[in-house]
Amino acid sequence: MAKAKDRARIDRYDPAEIEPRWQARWEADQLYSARVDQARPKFYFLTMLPYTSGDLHIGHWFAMGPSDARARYLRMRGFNVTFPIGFDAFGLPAENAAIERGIHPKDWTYRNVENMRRQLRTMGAMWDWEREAISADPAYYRWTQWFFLKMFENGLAYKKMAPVDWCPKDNTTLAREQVIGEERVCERCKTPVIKKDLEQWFFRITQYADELLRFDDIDWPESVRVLQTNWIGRSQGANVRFRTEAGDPIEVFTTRPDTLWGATFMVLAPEHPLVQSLTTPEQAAAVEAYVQQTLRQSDIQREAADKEKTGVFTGGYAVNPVNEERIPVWIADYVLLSYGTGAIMAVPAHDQRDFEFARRFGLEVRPVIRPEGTEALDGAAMREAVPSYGAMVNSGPLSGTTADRAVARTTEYLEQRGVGEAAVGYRLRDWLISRQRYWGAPIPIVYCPEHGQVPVPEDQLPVLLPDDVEWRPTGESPLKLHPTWRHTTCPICNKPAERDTDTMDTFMCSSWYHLRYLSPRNAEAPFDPEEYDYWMPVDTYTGGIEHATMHLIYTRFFHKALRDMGITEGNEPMLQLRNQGQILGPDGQRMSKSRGNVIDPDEQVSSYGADVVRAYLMFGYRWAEGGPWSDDNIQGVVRWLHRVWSLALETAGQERASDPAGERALRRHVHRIIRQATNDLEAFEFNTVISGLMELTNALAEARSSGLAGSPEFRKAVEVLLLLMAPATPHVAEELWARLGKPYSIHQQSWPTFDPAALAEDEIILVVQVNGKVRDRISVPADVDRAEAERQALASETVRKHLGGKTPRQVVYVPGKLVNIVVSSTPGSGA
RNA sequence: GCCGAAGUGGCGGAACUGGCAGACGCGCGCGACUCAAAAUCGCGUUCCUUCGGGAGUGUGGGUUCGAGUCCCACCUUCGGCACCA
Repeated sequence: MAKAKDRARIDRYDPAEIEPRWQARWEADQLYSARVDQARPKFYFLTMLPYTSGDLHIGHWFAMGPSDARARYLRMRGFNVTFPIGFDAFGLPAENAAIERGIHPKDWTYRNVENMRRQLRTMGAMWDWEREAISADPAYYRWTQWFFLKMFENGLAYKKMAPVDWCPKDNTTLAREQVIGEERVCERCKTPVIKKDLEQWFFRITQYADELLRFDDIDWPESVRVLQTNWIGRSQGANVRFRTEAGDPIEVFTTRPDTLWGATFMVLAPEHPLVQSLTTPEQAAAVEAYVQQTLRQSDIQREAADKEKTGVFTGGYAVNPVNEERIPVWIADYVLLSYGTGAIMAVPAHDQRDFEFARRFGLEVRPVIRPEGTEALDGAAMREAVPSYGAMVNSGPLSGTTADRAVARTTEYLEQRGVGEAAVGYRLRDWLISRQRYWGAPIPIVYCPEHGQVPVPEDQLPVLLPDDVEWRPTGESPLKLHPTWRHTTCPICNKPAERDTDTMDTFMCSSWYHLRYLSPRNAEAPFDPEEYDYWMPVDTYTGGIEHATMHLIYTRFFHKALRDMGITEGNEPMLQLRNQGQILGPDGQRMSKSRGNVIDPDEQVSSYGADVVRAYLMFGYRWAEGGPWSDDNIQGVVRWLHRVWSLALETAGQERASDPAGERALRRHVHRIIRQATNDLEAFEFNTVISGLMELTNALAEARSSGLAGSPEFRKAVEVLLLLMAPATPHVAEELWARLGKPYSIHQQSWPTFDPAALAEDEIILVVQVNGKVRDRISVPADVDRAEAERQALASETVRKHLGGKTPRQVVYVPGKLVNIVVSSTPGSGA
């Protein structure tokens, strides 16, 4: 009695028992530790490192579980695969959480790291924990600072004034997420937020803009390449130097130099340095009020093309260098200081935004382009701008220039007269890396009254973040407030000097973490060159599409800049990129603690086991799409694994004489699924990997009920099923593999290969259509020829009925697929 | 607003280069097993139907022998927009 009960317990699929056991065994055996091995082909599989926000949510599993499955698959294919993990640990949320809970950001962060490590281990992923790196460790950020110094040494880091969102009451910089609503108020005190100029560090990413537009060497999704291309926003045109009546130059960038004679006014960004000198006393109050109003808006609000145009006349005038015409200068929020030169020549006849502005304020609309085949435009009567190219008219000496030469000829004309030249403009701005915050890597620069900006010598790195700091909001940068920290001596003259009290953007940490994974404990260098030579570049990189324009541009820039310094090799850090979508909360909204819709993977794992959760996330969603969390379908995966469990174990001891026809059919099925699983894993189509495995399971169940269990082909099929399952459901596959007496470990076996010969069929089904509608299906020999296929199709009873005695006008034959008999030119009327 | 992606049964989703729409699951219905229930197993399940068939992949057009797939216009949802990461 006790014995039977015992066996019943053991024989039931019990993930809670088998999963921790195998995880411990794999770790003890260092099964997934990947070391440099010149004899084997390497594969660097990287998945975006998680932020130490506290708890993993199910979205992390969605990102990492399928990635792990694919990394495991590649390992079975014979690659020496490294699949490292680490933590992005600096950043604003640590400070926010610290303020809310009165806990130090460092303690909060490292407590979270502990918890996340524990959670990650339950996934049974093949992480190589020896490569773990945490960006907030001094041993890590030492090298983040070192890279800053390299950028500085190589002229890629510089300081300039730039606006930040600023709360005038708290006297502090605000992040975008701390500015609330259309009204743009401070999240803490609800005070209206303004822009404030601070001197900040930038990296010259624009120097690499053209190279960043080239994607020849990399297999990245089209959507990401397009997003990056648009983000960089290269446009070709000309710089034109207008001047104020006082003689100050106002440079503008335009993509349409050919419309220069149509400039009837100029618009400056309200923050433009010349606004003050241009403004006349009568306009001063209106201009000042408008500037203040603009400072309260975000760039997105300012650029929105659908809102009503606003602006104010400065009272000043500029002179158009090609015709010496005096035109009024306005300010308007739709001109941004951060794009181009912060000033535009307005050509309302040929630019829609300028047109709307001109109509709103009664400014002249003067057409200077006549598109081919159209009447001459009448500025007063126009209802919208005409942005097309055309022959130049009303353009002084250049009138009559044809569309194909207009831009080039105007540019030459500008160059000859020394008032402009061909130029390329980018939407991309240099990368602002200064943050007025505590929880980040300090910028390793010292300000000496005598020597100015002095880099901290490399042997003095890291510049440690002090622990004893007031990180609550006080109105000042926390490091500035520390009694002693910023006081130091100049590395050159040894006289008193001050440290930079800003820290670096966390995107800086994540721009090179893939290099630190190579040798996380190296104290001599950011990474070990031998490891670099073997592992880099990253072969597959997975992560969310939301990183398309920031992290994924920054890390490419970083790599290219380091390449030019001789630190890295090759043009790109990551060869293949694939993006997964997001798992939303059950309410269809993005998961967040404040919404209370976060799905905790721990609960799912304790209810169902890691294998079920992994397989369910692969099966239930399109990986590239994601979607709202729901566990409605998870029972299907639970049932599937139970079925595999009993199928494998109940048939284990059986022996049976062969049944050639049944076995051939089973073998055909097995090889079809091998092909499908292989192709789908290659293509990151994880849902059909699992559905294929379910189909194979169903085929095995059917084979068992038709008495095939125990036959050689059946046993082979069970083995193949387990091998194909190993990447997705590593624990149950390992357990059943062991119970079938196979050698440890299933994860060290080769991936099954597919035999095309096994798929050959004698008979195929041809679809027969009449006028494109399916009317019958006929079984024909696989090698049937056209004449025979048509003959059999026309012989079909239902087909004859639908032909209604008419003679076929056309017969379309697609070998192996269908015969379509067309009797009428009007679709459907033949029926 | 701009850039990008996606819209297919009651639900998640499948459909290689234009060729059987709805694979695989969930849910639901019926049946078997059971005293009963759960679990499990089997069968069915896009909608309408006068049982001949007809309609059907966000909406409206178009190309084609044939369109979920290609083209044009539109609608809705999601992601990003430079200090969340």
